[in-house]
Amino acid sequence: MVYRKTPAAAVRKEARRKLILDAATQLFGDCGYHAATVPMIVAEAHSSIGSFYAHFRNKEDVFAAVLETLGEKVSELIRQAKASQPDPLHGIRCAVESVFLYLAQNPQEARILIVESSGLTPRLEQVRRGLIGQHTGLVSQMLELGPVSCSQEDPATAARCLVGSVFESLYNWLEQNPANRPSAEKTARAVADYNARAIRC
Amino acid sequence: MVYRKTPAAAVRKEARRKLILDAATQLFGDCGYHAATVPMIVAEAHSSIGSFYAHFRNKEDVFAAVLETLGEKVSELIRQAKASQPDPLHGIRCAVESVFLYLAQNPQEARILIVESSGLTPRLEQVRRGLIGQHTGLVSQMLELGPVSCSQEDPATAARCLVGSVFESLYNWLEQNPANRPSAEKTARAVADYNARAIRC
Amino acid sequence: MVYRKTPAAAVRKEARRKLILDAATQLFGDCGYHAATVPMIVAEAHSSIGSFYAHFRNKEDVFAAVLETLGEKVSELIRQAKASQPDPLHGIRCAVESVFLYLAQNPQEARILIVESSGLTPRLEQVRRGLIGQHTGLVSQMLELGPVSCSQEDPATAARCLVGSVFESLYNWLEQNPANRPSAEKTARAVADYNARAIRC
Amino acid sequence: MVYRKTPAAAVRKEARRKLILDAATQLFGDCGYHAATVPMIVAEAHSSIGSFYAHFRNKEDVFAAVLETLGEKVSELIRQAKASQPDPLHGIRCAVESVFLYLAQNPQEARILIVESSGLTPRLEQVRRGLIGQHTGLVSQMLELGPVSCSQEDPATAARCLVGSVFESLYNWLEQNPANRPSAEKTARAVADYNARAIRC
DNA sequence: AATGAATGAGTCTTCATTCAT
DNA sequence: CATGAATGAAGACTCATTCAT
Repeated sequence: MVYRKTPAAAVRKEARRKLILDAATQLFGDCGYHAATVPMIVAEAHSSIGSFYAHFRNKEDVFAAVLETLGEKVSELIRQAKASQPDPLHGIRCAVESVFLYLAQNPQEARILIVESSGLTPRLEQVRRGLIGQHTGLVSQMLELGPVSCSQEDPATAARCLVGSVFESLYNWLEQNPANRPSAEKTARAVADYNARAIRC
Repeated sequence: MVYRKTPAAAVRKEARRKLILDAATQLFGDCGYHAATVPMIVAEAHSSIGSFYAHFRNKEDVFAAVLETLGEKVSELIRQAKASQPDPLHGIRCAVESVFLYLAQNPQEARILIVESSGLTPRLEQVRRGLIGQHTGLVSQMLELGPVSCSQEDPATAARCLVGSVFESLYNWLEQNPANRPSAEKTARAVADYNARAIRC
Repeated sequence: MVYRKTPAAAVRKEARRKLILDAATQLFGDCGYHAATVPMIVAEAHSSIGSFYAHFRNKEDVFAAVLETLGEKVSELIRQAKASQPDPLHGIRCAVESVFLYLAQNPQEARILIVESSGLTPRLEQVRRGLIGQHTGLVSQMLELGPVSCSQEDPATAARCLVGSVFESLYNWLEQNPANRPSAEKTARAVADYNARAIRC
Repeated sequence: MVYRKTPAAAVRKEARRKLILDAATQLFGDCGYHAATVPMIVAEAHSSIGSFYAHFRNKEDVFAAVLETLGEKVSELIRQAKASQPDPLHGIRCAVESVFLYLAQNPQEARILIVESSGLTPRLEQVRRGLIGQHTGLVSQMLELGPVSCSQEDPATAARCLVGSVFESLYNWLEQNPANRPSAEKTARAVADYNARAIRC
């Protein structure tokens, strides 16, 4: 007598997993990888340590999952920008601004992606590398597909510079006192301008 | 009843401090802040735990000292570039290349500055902020002093973008397999080109 | 999604806590606060370091718990003596003797209360103060409720003297060679006599 | 060629020893045995670690020396009281009051004698035992030499009770807020009264 | 499937003591 | 004889992970 897992159970399981993942995202963003403990995460998720280890192999594993989710969101933003703009130069501007604005509005996710994902275990370094690699890859594609005037000798390095400039300026923006920093939009535009000048012929 | 401290002893003490600092730099660069333990550092320095705590209040303290030393080295490189080139645009190119090349040749220091110094304690975050702030400040100065054609609407953001582009491309270069990555010089020049285009009007 | 905590688990948890508390009492009594280490205590309790810190915030915390338990036991003896004797003078004699005899039979607890609880951290000093204060308070009450012939000008100081005399004579008795010291009963009576003379009239 | 140590050198050496001893008394009184570190003591004494170990075998050794000095002071006060009063009952009252007042005015020494000297190493426990034994011995002598009306069945226990009552009431007095505690004289008299009633037939 | 009590390896840090200068 | 840099043993405490219920 083999019972098929009821779909309802699978849904519940997935829901619980998402609960933990969201709590982990929040805590990793607020406290960082080391300071966010498993008990803290499961308390935040109104779950239990046992559940945690039923859904994830270990702490490294959740962080990887969180990171991949974030990376995919950013990749999606870049893809949307690319699709919405026929002109690659505009596509890049649009990508820079939309990623900047999204992360500026989700500072915990920004911190995870920019600040907390470095200097961890080799496996997590690997995950981060893959992520950023995907982003730079997408940017590279836009650079290569651009008109002659935009084509770069070294699109990989250019894409890397672009990503670095977004991350560092975003990090700096997040660190500033919200009361008297420039608006996210203004800063996003300045960053987009900077990179547009760099990639225009 | 009161004896004068022998100068020789003070010299030896300072030498010992430097020994520990160097060992810490190496280990923080290789393993990161958390994985580098105090016993590992003192073993590497051929010193002892007691000595360690005679010279530094705690582990956070050595990391801060290491970080400040590195930050100062980089600041110095930027200042030299600035002084050696009458034209600010050339000064910036020169700064980008010399910092890139220096860190490319000292990968442990590079990792500490770029990868390992984020996401740590508030105090260390503060130290890092100060450091990078100094670098961007120096770059900002060059941008502001430049000819009209180079002047930026938002030099602070531009400087931040520049620093971010150097760090990210350097990080990427360091991660690549030494056997088949482009030469540091070539990549440094590409990064300098990218930023030169961005800041030239 | 929310499961009820099984009562059985709570019972086991409490039992484990008591195990650790008893082991701590024994070791603090034998070795003193500083010499009794956490590993020693958990070994004695057949438990683990992790369990220790699940039940108590830190070493200071167990000592406070031990101290409070002891203080309550002694308070209870005094209350019983008070309740069993209509005449306050007899109540005090009875209290002195029963406390003396109880502690003479539980030398580890006696050492903790008399010897080891002083000169520790501010918090523990506070706990001890509260404890002894409760004992002297109970004695004070008896003194104040006594017949005119017993009433003291300064019952608080009298109570303090009484407690001090019990502790010091008990400490001395415990230090003596068990082979040739007077019986606990005889000494307890002598101490009761001493204090009865002091508070009578 | 054997040189005799110059007397002047011996005097200087003794002076240095006393400097350290005084600093140790102060720090042990303020911080307790464990919290007062050797570096703290020598800093307070304007001396050096090396000197410390030239004069004392170890930390335990200084504490023993401090303790013996204090014990001797108290013994001397008791002897003086005894000598100044022909009537043993008056002698005891006088001893109680003068010891109480002396220690009330030297709270650091009081803390060392009453609070900090318990629960330490076996050797120091031994030293403390000897000290208090001397005090109770002197009191015992007075009790035994007293008129028939004062003679006790058990002078040793009576002496122990007396010493305990002085220490505990003193400890309590020291703990009280100086702003609104009774005067030392008043409390000393109350303690003397208490014990006088106890030893008068 | 969920729970959370139990585990203990691994870190940082303190401080008495030694000894070369 | 004074000095204080150097030593390292020893202890408190954290937290990821396991597993019995």
